[in-house]
Amino acid sequence: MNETTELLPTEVTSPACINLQMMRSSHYILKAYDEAYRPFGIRATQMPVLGAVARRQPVSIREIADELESERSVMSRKLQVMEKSGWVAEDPETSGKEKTFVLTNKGKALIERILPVRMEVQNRLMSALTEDELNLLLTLCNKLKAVS
Amino acid sequence: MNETTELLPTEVTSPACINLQMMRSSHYILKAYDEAYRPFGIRATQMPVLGAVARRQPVSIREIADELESERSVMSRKLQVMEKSGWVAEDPETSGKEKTFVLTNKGKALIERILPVRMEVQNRLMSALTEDELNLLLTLCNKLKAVS
DNA sequence: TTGATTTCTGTGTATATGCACATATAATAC
DNA sequence: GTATTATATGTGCATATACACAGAAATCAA
Repeated sequence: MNETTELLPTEVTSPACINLQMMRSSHYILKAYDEAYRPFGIRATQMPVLGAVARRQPVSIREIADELESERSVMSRKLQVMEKSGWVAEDPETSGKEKTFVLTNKGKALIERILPVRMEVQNRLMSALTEDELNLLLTLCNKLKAVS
Repeated sequence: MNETTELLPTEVTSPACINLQMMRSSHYILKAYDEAYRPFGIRATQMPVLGAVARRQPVSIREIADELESERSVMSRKLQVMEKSGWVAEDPETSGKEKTFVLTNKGKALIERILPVRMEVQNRLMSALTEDELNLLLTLCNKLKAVS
């Protein structure tokens, strides 16, 4: 152990850091969904967007970004990609400064086909936790968000 | 509420989904560190790498990737960026198929300057949780990782 | 109505992430 | 010792993420 190592508190340098652990868990969760979704050609990060469009169509980029708490320009480009994939489309009715999107038939079909797969992964993950643990985890996540 | 909406279970479409919540919390935590680190020119995702190099130098790309549980080629490119920033350097002693990195004086100086800032953020985040909650959160993260 | 401000979006740039493929080196089998 | 296999890295490509800047459209104030 050298001088610099001694300068570094355990939390910075070791896998024990709670922040690293949270990010790592999220990372693996995302990976689990990504693997399950691969045959469908959609990424795990795109599914919430597809759901948001399905529920709120026609919906603007801004609205989706706000609902999913993501950055606007990121959402703008994600929707471009998803439009290329044919799951969403620009609402022809759109006018003015807003650009709104709607779900396509292809997007709707994807949702119907992918839902069982999604539930499988969801159930597998949730089976690791009791009902109480689930609620607690949610609470702790929110507490951390509140001070971030 | 249209047909497609009815097809979508709450967990897919609403912010109540535990997976989404975890990723969101991680996202905000990362953002908190990123903002605090901005004056130093380093990103939050680079700090664990800097720490790993500091603790294990000289260390190969593979070793760092394994320790931080990240993808090898990603780590390869991160180290290229961090080398350009001058915080790490290729170990001149390296030979053979491995490429190893060491901490530079600039990297060491950065660690010393940034540690207090890191602790501030860390303390702020941790102040949201009790000791028990902290341990529990860690446990739950590991349980989720185990089934991912 | 006109000018200032706010709102919505696009784009440039840099980094991050993941996967597939290619290459080089080391280790192992025979 | 040579052929095979395993290991370490690089690179191409697509997407994701974040921030800064720019332009267009709507809103508001005077």
